[in-house]
Amino acid sequence: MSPISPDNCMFRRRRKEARPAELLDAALALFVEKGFAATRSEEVARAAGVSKGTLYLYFPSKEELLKAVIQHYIANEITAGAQEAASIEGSTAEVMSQLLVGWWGRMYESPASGVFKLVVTEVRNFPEIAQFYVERVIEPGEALVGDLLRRGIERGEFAPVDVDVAVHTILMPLVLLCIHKHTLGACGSSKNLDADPIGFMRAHLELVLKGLAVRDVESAQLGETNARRAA
Amino acid sequence: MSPISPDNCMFRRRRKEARPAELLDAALALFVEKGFAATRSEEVARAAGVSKGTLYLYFPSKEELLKAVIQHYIANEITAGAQEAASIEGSTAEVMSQLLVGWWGRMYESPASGVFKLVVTEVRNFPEIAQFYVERVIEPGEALVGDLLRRGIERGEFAPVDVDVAVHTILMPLVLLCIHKHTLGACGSSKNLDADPIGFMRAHLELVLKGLAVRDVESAQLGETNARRAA
Amino acid sequence: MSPISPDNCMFRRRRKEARPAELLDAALALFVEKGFAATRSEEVARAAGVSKGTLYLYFPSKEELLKAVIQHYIANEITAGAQEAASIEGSTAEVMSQLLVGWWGRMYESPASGVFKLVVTEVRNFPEIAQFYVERVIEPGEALVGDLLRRGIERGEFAPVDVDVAVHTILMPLVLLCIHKHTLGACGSSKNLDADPIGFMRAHLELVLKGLAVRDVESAQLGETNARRAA
Amino acid sequence: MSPISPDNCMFRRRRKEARPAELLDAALALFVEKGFAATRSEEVARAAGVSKGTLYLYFPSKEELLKAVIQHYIANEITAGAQEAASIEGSTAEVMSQLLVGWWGRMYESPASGVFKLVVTEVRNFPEIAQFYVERVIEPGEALVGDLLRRGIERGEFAPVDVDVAVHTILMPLVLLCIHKHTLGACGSSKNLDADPIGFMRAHLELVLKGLAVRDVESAQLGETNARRAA
DNA sequence: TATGAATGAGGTTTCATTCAT
DNA sequence: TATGAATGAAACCTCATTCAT
Repeated sequence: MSPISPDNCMFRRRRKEARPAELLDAALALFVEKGFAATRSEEVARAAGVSKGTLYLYFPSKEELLKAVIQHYIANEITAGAQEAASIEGSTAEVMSQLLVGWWGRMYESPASGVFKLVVTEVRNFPEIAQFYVERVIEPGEALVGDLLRRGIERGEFAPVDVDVAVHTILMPLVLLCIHKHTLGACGSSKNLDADPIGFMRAHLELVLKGLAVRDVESAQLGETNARRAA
Repeated sequence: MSPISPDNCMFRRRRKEARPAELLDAALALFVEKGFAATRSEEVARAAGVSKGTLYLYFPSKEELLKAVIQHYIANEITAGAQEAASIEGSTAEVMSQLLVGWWGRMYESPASGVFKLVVTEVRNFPEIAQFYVERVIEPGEALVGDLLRRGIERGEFAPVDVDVAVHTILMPLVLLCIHKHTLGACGSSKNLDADPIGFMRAHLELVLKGLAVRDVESAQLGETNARRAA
Repeated sequence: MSPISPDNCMFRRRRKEARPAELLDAALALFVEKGFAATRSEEVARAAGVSKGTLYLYFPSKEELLKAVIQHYIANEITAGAQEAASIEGSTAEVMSQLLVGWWGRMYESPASGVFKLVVTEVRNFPEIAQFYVERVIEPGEALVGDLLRRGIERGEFAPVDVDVAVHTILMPLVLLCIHKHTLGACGSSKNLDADPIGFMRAHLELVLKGLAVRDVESAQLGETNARRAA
Repeated sequence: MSPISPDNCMFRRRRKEARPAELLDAALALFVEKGFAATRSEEVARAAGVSKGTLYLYFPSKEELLKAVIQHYIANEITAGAQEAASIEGSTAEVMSQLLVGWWGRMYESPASGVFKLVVTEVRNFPEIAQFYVERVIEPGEALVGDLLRRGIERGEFAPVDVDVAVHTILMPLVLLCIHKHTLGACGSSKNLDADPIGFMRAHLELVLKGLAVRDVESAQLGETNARRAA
């Protein structure tokens, strides 16, 4: 009835290309908010501005939509940023701080942070998620921080601690912060955590780095010893 | 006139009294494994060795069963142990270590540890859970560790760090360890975390306590300064 | 544990014999109030002061209980009174009035009046009820009033109307009055009907009898004619 | 671009628009036949030629379906016809006769007559029904007949009877006739009532109107007296 | 007899998915 | 492509009935 102008065509094509992303955005938000099982697929469609049937033109089932959501946000928002962060200059402690506060802070603020809750919630019902999450998030994340720690120890900047333990001491609070944001934090139980998450990250890292720091005079000797051990 | 022997009476009564606990055990296991929505109420009943209808003699709805599960395990297994742990002797670091490694370690091993996953998974759908969890777990837990930290700082054992941050740096990995056990840990992705959780707790605490420790000579002065500040 | 005194024995025996009647009372009240399907058999038992199981010692099923209720009240309260009323003296109009206002009025006030609603409600689900109701209520009731009408017509007291129609014109409002009492009348919609049902019965009969009455002078002739016709 | 022909569109739309009425028809028939509680919602759907789920696209619950049935048939079949009947010419007795025999007779023949049984059966479980029934059926019905009676009395056509009583004497048999049709009448107990309901209505009205008629000579005087009283 | 814990068939309602338009 | 009406499997919950005590 309305004459199809080129503009409309382009608009429609652009919409059409944007559809999957809009559906993924809607799905992430709803799956994180209500859980996968409690979210009706029609809700996802409506939130993305399309009808029930259209959802199934892009994703063959609700389950596949869930997997696509997790893979999409892990690939695009969560791990993608880490690479760029790997080329930071400065002392190991400074690099660590910039890496985590910068990269993780951006992720915390984005809806992608909900993926951590989503994985916790759904991984036992869809174990394929586990593999992807481990390969794409856990292993690279631990490698990134672990390598930095090992570098610091080699250079005598850090004491020769158990790297695996330190990696977890550093990262677990950051992961739980993301989970908290989408669970208790979304229930009105406002703690200082929600008020200043970046401040918490910085202070948390500072505390752990202090535990990692070598003591005054020992520094020089330790550096050598550590480097020798590592070899 | 009535041939009811005491044994029979007791048998029946004992079953009736044991039922709620049996149902709660079954429900905890299944809700943690599959999530609340994906667990059929008949599954819970069968796992407890009774029929569908019997479940509803003890709990008025699946939703009330969920709340009862969370309240039961928080009241009985999670917070209950903390009191006994509060009377440990020794240096603040030793008390902290015994408290967390002992109490939390036992809880980690018990099925009750699944409650942490359950709260993460369901709190947004049942916000009443949030209040109970905050009142019974978060606030007492943070108070317990926070008081110990303040005591250590006052006595000059610890450096004058931000107590709120330190509390989270200490506890969050322990909480996430419990969540991990029932998510990725239950999907066959066996990492060293699952292999020796108590070992991890000990090493994690050691690392953080090192960050908290005052340096050699400063010790005496700092102790005084901290005590003065606290006053 | 308590020594069984003769009194207790008698008390118990008396209770035992009263049980069926108590159960029928409770069942009538609840079936009329909520309908057969919507009344739980446990409710009936509790209202009669016994437990669920005991009900089944006296009635083999809920359905048999319904039939017993209808048969019991029809036999005892509804049709029983009609016989005694059949020996009233006076003009046919006076007999009719005493019969209906007296007998029906007592029935209206008793819980047995609920049976009319019960029959309306349940007869299509349990067609055996129909047979009993027709045999024990409709046919005797119509015969009673019909015979009176025929007697009045023979004697020249009433005009030679269609007896079947007049029977219904007389009785139907009385039946519907009983039904009304247990339907709209029990919903707070208080009309003058509920306020003075006996008054309504009396006025209603008066109106119909006026329609039946022969006009002044015609009276004598008509009496003869009618008697001849009837023969 | 879209090959949707108007016919197809219309077919779909026509089905969708017809569905509620088809479901209401089916629901009325089944609720009247078996009672609300004893009718499974799937039976209603099947009787309307759709599946269980489709019923819930049009009515949010079985209870709402019941209310919709009652409101629909009261609004459309029962009270609607009364207006047209209100413009009949002739003596008050003739108007009354045409009104009731015509309008009520049509209603008696239609399935809508089942609503009277339905209201009796369900009003105590769903008291909202009472209000609607009183407002839409009882009050207008009584007003209609009551006004006619008052007109007849004023004009000296009728004796100055108690109008409320006469209204009930006239209407109650008609209501009970409808109820009878769907209760005993549907159980094979065929009485002359079912054989010729219109004939019964006519004869019943004739009898009551005879009771209302003023006697020969009194007529003129009474007319004046009544008119004066009414003023 | 009397009890009430236990059962499981059966009913209501939801929702992922399909398909005619 | 896009829609949304329709489906029916599956989940929650109820309650008549049984039976061990």
